[in-house]
Amino acid sequence: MAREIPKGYEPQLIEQRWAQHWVDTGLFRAEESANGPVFCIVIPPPNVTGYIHIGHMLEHTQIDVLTRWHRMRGERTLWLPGMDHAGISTQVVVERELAKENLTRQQIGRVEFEKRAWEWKAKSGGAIKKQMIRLGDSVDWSREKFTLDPPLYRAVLEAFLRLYREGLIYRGRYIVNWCPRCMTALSDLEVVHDERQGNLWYLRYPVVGTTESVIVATTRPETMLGDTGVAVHPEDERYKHLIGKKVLLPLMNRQIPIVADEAVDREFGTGAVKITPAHDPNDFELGRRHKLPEIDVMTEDAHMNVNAGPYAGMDRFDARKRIVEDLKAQGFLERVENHSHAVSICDRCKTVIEPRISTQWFCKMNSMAAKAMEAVESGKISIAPENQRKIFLDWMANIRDWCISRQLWWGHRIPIWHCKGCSAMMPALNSDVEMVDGHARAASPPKKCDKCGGTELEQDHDVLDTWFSSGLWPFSTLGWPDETDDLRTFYPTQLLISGYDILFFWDARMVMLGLHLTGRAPFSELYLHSLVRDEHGQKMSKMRGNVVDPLDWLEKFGTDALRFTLMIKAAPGTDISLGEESVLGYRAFANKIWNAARFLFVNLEKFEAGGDTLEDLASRASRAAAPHRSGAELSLVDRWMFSQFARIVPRVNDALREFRFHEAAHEIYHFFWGDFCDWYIEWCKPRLNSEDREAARAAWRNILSIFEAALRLLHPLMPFLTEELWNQFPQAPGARSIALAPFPAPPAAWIDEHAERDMAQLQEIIAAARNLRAELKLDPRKPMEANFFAATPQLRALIEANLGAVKQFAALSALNFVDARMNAADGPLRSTSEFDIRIPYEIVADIPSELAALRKEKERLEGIIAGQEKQLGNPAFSGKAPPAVIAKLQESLAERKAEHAKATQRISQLDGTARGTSPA
RNA sequence: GGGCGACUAGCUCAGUUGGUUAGAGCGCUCCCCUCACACGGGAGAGGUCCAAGGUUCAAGUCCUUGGUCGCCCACCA
Repeated sequence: MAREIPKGYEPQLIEQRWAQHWVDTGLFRAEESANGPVFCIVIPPPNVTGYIHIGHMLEHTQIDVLTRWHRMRGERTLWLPGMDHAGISTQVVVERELAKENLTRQQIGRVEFEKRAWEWKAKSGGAIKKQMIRLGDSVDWSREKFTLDPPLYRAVLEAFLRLYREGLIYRGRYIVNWCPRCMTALSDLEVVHDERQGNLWYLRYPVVGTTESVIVATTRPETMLGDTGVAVHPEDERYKHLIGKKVLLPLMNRQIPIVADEAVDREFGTGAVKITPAHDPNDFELGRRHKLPEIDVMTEDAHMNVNAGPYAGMDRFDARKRIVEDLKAQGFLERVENHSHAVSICDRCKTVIEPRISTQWFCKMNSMAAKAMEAVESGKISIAPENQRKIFLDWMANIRDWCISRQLWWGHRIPIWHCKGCSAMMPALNSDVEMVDGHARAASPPKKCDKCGGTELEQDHDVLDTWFSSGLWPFSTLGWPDETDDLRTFYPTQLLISGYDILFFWDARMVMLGLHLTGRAPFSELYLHSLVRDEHGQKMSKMRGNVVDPLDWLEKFGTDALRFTLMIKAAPGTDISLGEESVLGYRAFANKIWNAARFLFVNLEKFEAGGDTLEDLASRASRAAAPHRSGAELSLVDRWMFSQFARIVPRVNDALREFRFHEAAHEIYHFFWGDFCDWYIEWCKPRLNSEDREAARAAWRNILSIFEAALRLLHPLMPFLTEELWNQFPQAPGARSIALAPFPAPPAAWIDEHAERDMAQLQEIIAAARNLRAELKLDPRKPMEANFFAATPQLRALIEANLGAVKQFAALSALNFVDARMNAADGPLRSTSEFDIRIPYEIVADIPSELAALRKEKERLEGIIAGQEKQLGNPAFSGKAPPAVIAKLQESLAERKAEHAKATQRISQLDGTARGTSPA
């Protein structure tokens, strides 16, 4: 057969090809009608406006690793892809595009605007899909979804109508977070706080009918135009006598009452607060308690309105300056202090939020939150890492109603109609959707007003918060509210992986809406992944200029290398620092595997020339039988290799089960590079080319079988490389891809402690010999003899049985056994309680530096010995510590003492040399 | 104002339930271009685990306090 293994590993040549192949052959299509265990995970839908950034890559890689792992373990596996319409983000982007043509959305109107947004979606969404394919995401593209697709639109309407009928969705006039740039209400979560240096202005309000004044402190003097009261604490002696009186509001010359309220903090400012119910959430509550008027002094875009009298038309910040000047001029500004405080800003556009009274739609959260908490507390949903669970529960416990309406044009329009005659509200008759211009919308408006019978009805102009539709994602994507095959098979899903930054936005809402609407938790496990930072742990940002474009790095290092890097750094609970150097390191790992394969296949060709074929050697039958436990075929190193493999696979499984991706990656890395390449391949080389055809054949069978299995073990982490190499093996008829091959499950019987012990012993001896050679600065090309003392006959037999390998690895021409322990005074020697090894080579050693090193070593040993003797001598220790611990310590002490004795001996010998005595 | 996380080798980080001499990758030093791989092989150097107390026979690991940095939540004008 033709095997093409180019000399260098070039990911660019193979990755694109396989990525496309996987998509073209529909490899990851999940079967909805078969039986057996199911694994389903839904993608956190990327915003259509976005592009794939390195954080997505981490998220997708983690999901993909687990997805591929489950799939290989024989589960019916579905990773469901899709995208989010991302209401406000998309609207901002499209508006920005319009601005380039000097247009606003108001100028082109709602219909045209939506058209533009759809165009943008097509372009941007296509790019994201391409990128995901490039990452190797093993998603089922036949099930791709978008939050504005008709079936998902219908799910949104259904959810809204149910909650509306249940009274959980209501409309009301309250103070909300208002972004004057986006011109929409926002939920609490979409507001971020920025600590800023500002001022605290002390304003003097004269008390009517007295000569007294009340001083109030404020960070926002412009709102004083809308003041409708002043509040003090009822117990505050300073103000008790003024409660019920009125003050004259400066500039506006309006009389407003002084009220008493427990919410007032006597310690802050002057203990008296101005109340602006229309522009401050606290004041809003307070104002309603005391039935104070609500005077809105601003427009939607944060300019002063007619209620602001002479300041009407001014921008809010200009007005602030003017008002302060005017107050000062009129003697109402008492003083100004520096004051740092948190300013609310729009998460999306960073504009300062203006609290604003408006009519919005809200969703009651208490009952749903209680169910969500119960699900987490009872373990129906597990959350990892552990500390996120508490954060989740705390948030649920303090939840507030959710403002779900947005004054945007891009999204699911609220399915409520208002009667133009009597302004009664009527919901859509059902959740059906119809297509208009190719896009979905509510299809069943009420025909006439329930109240007045009027027929002039108009649909509510607002759309729903994007997160309302994302909150339905795990079931809306599977067909809900219909009982589809997909919903039956794949819902509830098994797992959700998301960034901890959207725990409240998305994960929490899915849990609540899922429990309420479907009666089941939408997923049973939730894993919150970390954030990716730059190589110095700094947050990536455009301003810092340290943003990594994953596609860039994909081209440079290969997808597999970047995936592996992300995984080996992905310890749960801590953010990841990512630099080019580390990616380079794991590209080297990919290259290493590539070259191991190259070695095998190139040499195999020579072997095949002798009549054997790869098909014979690696046929499924012989692989299933591997390792060949029929004595002769299994040498020590084979038993050791298979034993290592049998140990590592369960460790990888455990690690993946618990989201310890870094551990899984580490295990595989060290197995492949250390055990397999450095030891096993090297050890096998002579046998693979052995004259003994049968021995060679056995060696080939074993090495090919372990290599092929190791490729399958690595596949979830490095899908492209492993697919490429795996396909060089002859496959069973119908085998389509390594992605569908079984994940390795070596029997526990492969574990061979005896072989492990023997191998460790040999490795230690080889290391000792190499260490000696290096220290004596011997020419590595020149074979040397060594003298060897074995403390036990077993050890001697072990070495004799593996003499060839020991000589090969230690670059020795001969190993001469001696019958007595050797003397350290005769020169450098390596020894343990089990053996001594020496290279009898007379050299002019660097005596002073050897002496220095020895003395340092001696000192170190003395410290350890003293410590251990002390501990062993402590009756409390020998009385309470487990015997195994004591035995270990005693053993260690004995060895340490032996080392110390030898060091001492060598020192005195070298000392003699240094003083002029001939060493030989 | 609450809460969380981090502090371990020059850098970036691992370190499961407390138990021999604390690990990895990169970097560094020395040697080797040995016919799979110099994206390689071999041998090394390098750490009072932020500080101070405490619990324990035994602490990087558990407790307390403090320090530095970062993050989240919060309606103190």
